[in-house]
Amino acid sequence: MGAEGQQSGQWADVTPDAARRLVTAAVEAFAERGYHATTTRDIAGRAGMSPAALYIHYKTKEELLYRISIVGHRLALDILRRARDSAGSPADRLSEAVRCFVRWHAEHHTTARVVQYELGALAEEHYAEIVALRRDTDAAVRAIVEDGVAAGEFDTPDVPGTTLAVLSLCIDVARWFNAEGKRTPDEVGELYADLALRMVGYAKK
Amino acid sequence: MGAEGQQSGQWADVTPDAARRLVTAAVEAFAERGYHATTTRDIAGRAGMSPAALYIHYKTKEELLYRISIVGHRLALDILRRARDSAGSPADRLSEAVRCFVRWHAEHHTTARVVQYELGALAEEHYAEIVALRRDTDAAVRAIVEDGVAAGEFDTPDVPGTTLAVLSLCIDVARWFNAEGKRTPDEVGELYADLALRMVGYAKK
DNA sequence: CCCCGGGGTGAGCGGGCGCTTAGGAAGTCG
DNA sequence: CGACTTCCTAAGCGCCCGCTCACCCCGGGG
Repeated sequence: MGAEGQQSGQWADVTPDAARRLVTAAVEAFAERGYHATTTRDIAGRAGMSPAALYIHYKTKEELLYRISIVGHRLALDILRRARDSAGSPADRLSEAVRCFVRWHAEHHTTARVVQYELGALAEEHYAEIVALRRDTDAAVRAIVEDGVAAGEFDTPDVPGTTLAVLSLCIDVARWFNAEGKRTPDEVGELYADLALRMVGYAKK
Repeated sequence: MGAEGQQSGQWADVTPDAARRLVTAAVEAFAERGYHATTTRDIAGRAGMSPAALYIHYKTKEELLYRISIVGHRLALDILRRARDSAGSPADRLSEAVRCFVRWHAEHHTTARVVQYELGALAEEHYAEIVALRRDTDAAVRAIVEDGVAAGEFDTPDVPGTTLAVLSLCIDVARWFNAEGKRTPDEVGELYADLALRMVGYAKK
């Protein structure tokens, strides 16, 4: 059940091999049961190692969560920034941003679940670092919406509120998306891109 | 910081007094740290009692979560059903449903957080019961959207998908809403009611 | 007056937790 | 070959968890 294909692609640059196996095992376990309900013995077991092996590669269980969180947030931020800086009208860029962001949350919903819902378990200092990344995420989307309003393409009375809502909608995909369900990540991305345009009051031609 | 005013209103019919204090203490603790990170000693302490007192009123810590979950889900379902069955056009009813549902998630965001994000910690049988309630929740909103489409008031290509998205948007309010933030529950409800109408393609007159 | 039962406590049980430590197998280089 | 490094394990420490049990306090009925 664990195997999820391209899942491992995100962690390709984690070395050595044992450290990568541990981080992917941790993602699966945290996503399934939550950080606090996951034991270090469980993570090590999934990675095919003894409990003590975890501490050769990571100082604490929390460090594993932190690494996962950082990588995931940076990836998500990259996706949104790439869309923000792409060519095309604000509508094109918002549509692209939501489509890719949602597709990532659906495809990698195990990673995304950990990234979006286990923040509270981070140590104070690590949490602060993550919060900064999340502010950048918000800023990237807001920039697109503001562009659309300035260009007269969007009719958005409350830009910060609507930005928050669009992001919230996308993030929540990680909570409900089920790989065995009837919707593919591409389909959800397409649907959500359309919904986001509706939310910002984009008038179709 | 714990005091949240009308918070306790939801638990008014829990007796005796000690059982009510325990359930409200559990809501606060679960919302703050999550079910698994909360100890029975913490719950009892917040309620001003010894750890053993908890077990006079509840068989296990999980039973507390289950009670909270049931009460919260029934309340949420009532809110949506009342809106579904109210007088007015589908647009009025969807707007009312989202406004009230969101307001509840914002006002009682501690309860809502537990209700929406700690499901996974429930025992198998309790989980199944809750899932049934959640299906009813979805059905209530979908009924309104279908009415709007049938009446030609909404332009909604994907009714189940859009229903899911509207509910997902509302539920996620419990995750990000902060009582110290700058938006009141009423304001968020108003904004979200408008966004939901946009999502279903309601043409303003 | 005593007794009784429901709400409460202090002490503590068995167990699983995060993490550590002493040491061993396998490769590599002089 | 022996010394060193890298990666790993078996065993287990100290702690705190969910939960239990023997006992206590106190208001009300005979």
